Amino acid sequence: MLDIKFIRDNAELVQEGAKKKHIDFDIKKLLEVDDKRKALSQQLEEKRAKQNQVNTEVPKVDSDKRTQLIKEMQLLKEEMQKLEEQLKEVIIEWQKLMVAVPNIPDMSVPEGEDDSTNLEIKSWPVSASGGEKTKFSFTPKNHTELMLDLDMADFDRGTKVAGFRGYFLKNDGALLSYAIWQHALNHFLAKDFTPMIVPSLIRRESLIGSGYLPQGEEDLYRTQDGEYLSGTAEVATMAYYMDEILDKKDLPKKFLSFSPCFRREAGAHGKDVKGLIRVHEFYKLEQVILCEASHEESVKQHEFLHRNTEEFIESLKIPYRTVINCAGDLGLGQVKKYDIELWVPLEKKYREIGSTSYFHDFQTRRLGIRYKDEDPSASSGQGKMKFAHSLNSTAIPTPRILVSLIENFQQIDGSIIIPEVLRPYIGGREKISKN
RNA sequence: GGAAGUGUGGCUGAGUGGUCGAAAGCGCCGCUCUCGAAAAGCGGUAGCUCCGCAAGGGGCUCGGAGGUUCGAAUCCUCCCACUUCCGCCA
Repeated sequence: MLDIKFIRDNAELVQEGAKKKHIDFDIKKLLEVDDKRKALSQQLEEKRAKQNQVNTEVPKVDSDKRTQLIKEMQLLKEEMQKLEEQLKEVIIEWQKLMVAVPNIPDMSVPEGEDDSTNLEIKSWPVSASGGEKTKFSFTPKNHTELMLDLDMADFDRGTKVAGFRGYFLKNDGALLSYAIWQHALNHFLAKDFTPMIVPSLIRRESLIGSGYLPQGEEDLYRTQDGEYLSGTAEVATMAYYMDEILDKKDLPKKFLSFSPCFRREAGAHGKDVKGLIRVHEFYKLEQVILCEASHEESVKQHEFLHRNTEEFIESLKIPYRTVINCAGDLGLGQVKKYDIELWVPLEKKYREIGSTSYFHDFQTRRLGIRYKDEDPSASSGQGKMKFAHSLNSTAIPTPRILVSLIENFQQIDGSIIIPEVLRPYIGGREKISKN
């Protein structure tokens, strides 16, 4: 959510931002509704002032006078009730529009409609012709085939038990996942993150707060009690401080949150139906930061978060590239987003495994996460309340990361070389093979 | 699932129809005292919002949403969360 005052003062900018994101939003409509809202509430406030004034007199005057005043107030009350009804309707419309106002993309975000125009800014490892990719002297297999051959996963029984897109990880498939989590914990916690295991079964409010609802209803599973299954630990982690006032000296707060994640993948029915790329249920370590309300700080933390993820992938030695997402590929609240994409040898292209975005105060305004800022110009020591800034970044999604790992490190005999950094967590073994 | 209770400012906690945006304490900020600190004393200290250049003034907020009333933190209804007891399950 943006500040209505900011929207009023920068209507054109907000409208252009929506256009750049290819989001259909009519700012004029919002301003009209806001004019109505302001006019009605002013009228109402005048009447309330009158009422309050009389209210203090009532107990002080004699009974004749009191009867007369009460009669007057009865009339005033009727007028107020009419105004209140009108105002209520306007506010409902106003709120509906307000939560739909997209945040403004950063200047550095390229134009474009969808992920096809995302802009590559880096590829790794570096070679003369750009990013170096994995080379094979044989025809590589896909991860599904490799995992089945090595008894690392079971998709048939996955769908039998769990339905479409269901899967089991077993043997080295399971162990490799644990190893990745362990390595990831060590990697990220070295940078002063607070480790968290957060709820996936969460209330609607939390999802509205992070900006996933109301517009993303069809992507989420909902229980018969009205809770939702979260698609990312970001939501619970962000909502952790909902309606709280933080101490400025504790900022930035950095969290590494783990949770199961659930996605309906509505509208993705034909896509990636085999294997572990697109599943309904997975696990993810997520980085979340709450920081001071300054653009510079957001940018700094954004680079920091993304670089963390890059370093993690580099430690696994999987070829990747980083892209800046174009405006059309940004979510409602995102100001700027980097995707990290890993090399998929069979498809001969990079595929996204995670992203890092910042939001300014879009999320924290909805969630009510504030801190008291010191005002250097005031000697009184009184600070202003500010909404914190928020950022988040995929640290590591499992099992999706297994796909790249297995396909890139497969050998001609169907075995898989285990990245060195993972070996301590998987019995010191160098490879996964049939025997 | 059943029963009872609780939800008030940064925190603890008083307040059961008008004088309550709210006692008191803690914390925090400023000042006095001190070489300095502690202690003590004095003063200040909620947020949001509207009008205004400002000074200042108005409105809203006591878990949330409704209702009763001229008037609600206080009474009523529903919801949410927490606590305790019972039951059930791990």
